[in-house]
Amino acid sequence: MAARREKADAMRKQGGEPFPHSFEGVEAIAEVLSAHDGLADGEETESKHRVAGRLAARRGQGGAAFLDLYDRSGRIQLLAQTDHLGEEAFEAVRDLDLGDLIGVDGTAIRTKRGQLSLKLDAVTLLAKSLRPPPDKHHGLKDIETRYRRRELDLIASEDARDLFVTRAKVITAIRGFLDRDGFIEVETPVLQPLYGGAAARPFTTHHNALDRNFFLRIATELYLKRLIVGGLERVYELGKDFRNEGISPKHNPEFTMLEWYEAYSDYMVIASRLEDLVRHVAKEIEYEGEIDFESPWQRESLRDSILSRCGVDILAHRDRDSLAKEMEAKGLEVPKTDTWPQLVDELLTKHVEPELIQPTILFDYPVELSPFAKDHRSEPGLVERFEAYAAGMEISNAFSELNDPDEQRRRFESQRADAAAGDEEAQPFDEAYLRALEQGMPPTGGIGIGIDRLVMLLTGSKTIREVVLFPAMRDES
RNA sequence: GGGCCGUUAGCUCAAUUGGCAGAGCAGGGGACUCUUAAUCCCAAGGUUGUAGGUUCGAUUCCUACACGGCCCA
Repeated sequence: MAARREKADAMRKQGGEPFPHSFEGVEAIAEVLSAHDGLADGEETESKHRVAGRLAARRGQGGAAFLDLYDRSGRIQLLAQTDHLGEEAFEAVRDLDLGDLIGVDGTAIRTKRGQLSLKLDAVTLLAKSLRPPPDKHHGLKDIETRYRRRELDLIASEDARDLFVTRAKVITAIRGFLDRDGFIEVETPVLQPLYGGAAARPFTTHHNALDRNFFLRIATELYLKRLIVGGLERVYELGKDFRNEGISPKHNPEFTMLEWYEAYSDYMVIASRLEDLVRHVAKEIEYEGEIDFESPWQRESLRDSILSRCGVDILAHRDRDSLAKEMEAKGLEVPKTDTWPQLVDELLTKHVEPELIQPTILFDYPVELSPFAKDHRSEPGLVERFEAYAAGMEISNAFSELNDPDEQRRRFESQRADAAAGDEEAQPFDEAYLRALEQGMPPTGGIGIGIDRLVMLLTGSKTIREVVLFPAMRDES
């Protein structure tokens, strides 16, 4: 590092600038490569190109040196010859360090060994790299460093760069799909006077001028449905939610969520659109993994999904003790939990979710688990809700939205009782939301999709930290 | 929260039973005008995560802590 600093200082003393302002007229390296695809070995052209990027490798230092330069699009070999460049410029090339950002002007040739290269006419240092790059062929393997210093990971790993490009394509494809279907993208408050729309503990923060606390949103659901009341009919929001909970391979405290709501539809319409959306996205990113998004997704009721795997009929045992007894009878471990929904969640999470590798929609949930879903049109005690799973992971949660304000009020009251009994994830009572429902909300279907998990699924990533650029970490020691 | 594993040079990794802490790459000096994990020669690079303990002697054994990973709750 000291040597690199000295080179930068020496350059300044000689009137040079190790950090110039710009370098205009750059071509993507991939374009240069494809423009000379057919060039024969040993053949030279008159074709001039200007490219810029980071220096990755260097070979030879006599009268000729080969350098590898890469940008976002690709990697190209540079040939520096003292005869052609002149002594001074060649010395400048010798002074470059791996990791330096440079701009070059060169002439396209193919070497005798068949490598398309730019024969250098001029080289400009665009930014001196004062710190050494990771190992040029082992890359950066330390997981902790890859997450804490993602820029190093991106410098060292084309796979890492590709993954985040894919993530961007996923998001672009989602927007394209929903926009074409007549949805409008909206932005609702991140700072909310009252949080809601999911079972989670919030972050709190303080607004000085108003002298009051705000919550960082845990979901966009309730505001988006107020827009449905307002007549926007088809809305979506793609943005960050925040949940003040543990960190795990599937959980980051801030994460990206897509929610959409459409008037005059229900959860089955939503299920079809979800399949179409994911199929569209997989196609756009040219997905070639193990998951089959093309065929119709498997569909099972929640009750059947548990019954077939555990032999326990949750609907035949609608209270905590009865279900616990039945689980025991089937030889299943019964956690020390207080409520029936927690036992159902245990069965689902432990015994069903890990089995759902190919995309599967589980539908018709107990009302106790779903304070914003509409009662089932034919099954008492159930609501019209589904969750979509793939690769053993929940990726989506949707319902026919509860639009009866009086029923919604009863659900909030029941949540209030749960909260009083110590449930920290119970929904707070939201009078502003009820007032909106009293204005009249059309029958509506809505959904939330975890974008980080969808990207995990589409890129075969095992942890959310692989698909979030800067995952949450403890302070370094 | 519990259990197990890891933490050694800028990066990737070694180090026998507790006995002088090593290599490759990167960086420094030198040779080399078709190399592509370039090659060759020379020199340098370390508070072994932190704090204690045991010992004549600790990267190695013990304890605590920090960070990370995996599993469990």
